Amino acid sequence: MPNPSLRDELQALPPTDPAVDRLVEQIIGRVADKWTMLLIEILTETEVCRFKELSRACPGISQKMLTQTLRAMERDGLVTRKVYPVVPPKVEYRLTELGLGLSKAFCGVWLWAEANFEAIESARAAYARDNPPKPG
Amino acid sequence: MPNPSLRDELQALPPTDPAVDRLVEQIIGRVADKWTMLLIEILTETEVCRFKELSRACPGISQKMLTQTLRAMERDGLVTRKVYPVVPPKVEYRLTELGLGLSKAFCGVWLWAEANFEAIESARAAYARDNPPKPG
DNA sequence: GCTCATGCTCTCTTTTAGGTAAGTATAAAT
DNA sequence: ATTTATACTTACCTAAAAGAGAGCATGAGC
Repeated sequence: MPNPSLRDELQALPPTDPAVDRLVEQIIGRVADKWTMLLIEILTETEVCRFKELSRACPGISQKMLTQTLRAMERDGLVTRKVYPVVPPKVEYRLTELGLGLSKAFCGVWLWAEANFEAIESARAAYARDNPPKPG
Repeated sequence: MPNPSLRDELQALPPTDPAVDRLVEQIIGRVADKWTMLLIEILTETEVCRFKELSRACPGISQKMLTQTLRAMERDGLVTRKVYPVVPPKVEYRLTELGLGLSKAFCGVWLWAEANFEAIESARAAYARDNPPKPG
């Protein structure tokens, strides 16, 4: 067993009751989504952003998805939304402490992905080799 | 600024080239999904699991989703799939080193969720209070 | 010879996600 | 008077995801 510490660590956690478990799973389901992750990364790097900046920094996202994701993040207390009553509109987004905490927690996943994308690519190649796409 | 270290840390990372960035984003998009996360957690705790056990441990997942998610994980090199040629069928799943690495990386997010679910709940309550559901 | 068990696969249907495009408000610039 | 800019909101539509349920293979047990 090459890495026993993690398993031990997880099993040493307080015996979470099922209700909390379900809630935590739900939160992870909510938060572990592509755009949320990207926005958190952008906001971590840039600290404060207007809507258009986020849209530019997040290539491929539609206005609708951006609004939607930001709203969900605001609802969950991950970002604050500051509206200036000017014309044209100006709105600033920034991470809350909670959001920054998630960012920090997620940092490990980014680092993992950066460190291991080659391994994943070669695993995919191997899988494709061993499992021919369309067996006659 | 209460937590400058993370921003500094991120900005100190090697200037990743855009192609790698896109790949990493894609991997995160692929891997940051509810069922994958759950299965990784279960497999981290149980080490080796049959299909039915996973299905039982993962309440709410349909057979189809389970198969599908496991296949994707296998393709990405996160789990191994060992088939015993017996009747009725027996298949064992376990995490690879790569999968265990992701598990470890994701552990931070689980801990964050467990530590902060109350904050999220109250943020939601506050949001609901300040933004009435259906204004006349 | 019937049933059960497991780990799928296939089909069908419903649900959801997400894209596009248009509309809104209004002050400042042309 | 018209255009521009920003940050949305709404309506509509399509494609993808996910759920339900049946089918399959086959040896063991009754």
